Amino acid sequence: MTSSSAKHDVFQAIADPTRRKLLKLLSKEEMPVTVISGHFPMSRTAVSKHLRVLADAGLVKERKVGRETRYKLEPDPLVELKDWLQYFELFWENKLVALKLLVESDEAVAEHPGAPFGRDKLELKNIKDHK
Amino acid sequence: MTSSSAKHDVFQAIADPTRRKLLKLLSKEEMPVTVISGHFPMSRTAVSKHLRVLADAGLVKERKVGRETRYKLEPDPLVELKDWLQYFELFWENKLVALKLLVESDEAVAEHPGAPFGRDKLELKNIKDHK
DNA sequence: GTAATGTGAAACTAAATGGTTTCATATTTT
DNA sequence: AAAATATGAAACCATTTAGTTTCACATTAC
Repeated sequence: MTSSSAKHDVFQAIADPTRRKLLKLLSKEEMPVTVISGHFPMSRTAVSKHLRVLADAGLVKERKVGRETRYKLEPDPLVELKDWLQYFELFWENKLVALKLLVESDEAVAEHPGAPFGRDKLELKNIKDHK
Repeated sequence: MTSSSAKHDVFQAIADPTRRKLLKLLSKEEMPVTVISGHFPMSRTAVSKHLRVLADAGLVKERKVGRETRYKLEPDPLVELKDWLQYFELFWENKLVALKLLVESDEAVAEHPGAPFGRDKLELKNIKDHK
């Protein structure tokens, strides 16, 4: 029931740099197409098509206001990406754990916060410093 | 310097479902191409090309062993994805914060019970600001 | 009412993508 | 040495993608 059965999925939607820029832009505020396309070196129509792809993936919401259509970010579908990533977090954390085991005592490992995200480098540095 | 100057970037690499499946598969163990391609309904050559894209993005590492080339996951470049996502986490967390403010007191929120990601400090700061 | 504005749809194009089959090459195996 | 195996490179093809220009249609402004 995690939706995302549309014609475009999130992974595909964010594959394009222009679309990623669009998402950032629309995260700040709702904007009509003409204003949006002012931020890009391509035609308004091209931007419009990118917006359509994003809308298909559920990543933007459109609202008609008079003769203009305003778009804004809808971040929810990014959860799918997050979940996907989470699986791999496991792996790069295991690498870290292995490294820690090489460098530190059990104590250090016991301190492993179990926090899936966060800055790995910092975490590692913390451990080292902790010695 | 943080890599990702190759011909294929991470976002593009993970856009394809086959490649995502490849990453999962290669996360478990190192495998030679023929074995890998046994898991997919396409030709060995096609799989090989997907592997090339992944390698370009730095997401798999290849190692020659005798006449075979073994591939395995290299999760590091996914950090770029994680960082990109993190920006948007902010937004869906703010939505949560707004909801919390409707339902809960500041004290309760300070416990940040089910914070989706690790960015608790920011979240708390936002809440404080809102107070 | 007429002109101007904001937008999407359509038709088109060039390039990228995902796949195929065939071929060459290096390494084992016998 | 010859046969078998593992693989990548090349050439090719169909489809998708990212962009264009042109057109039609609402809505607002004059």
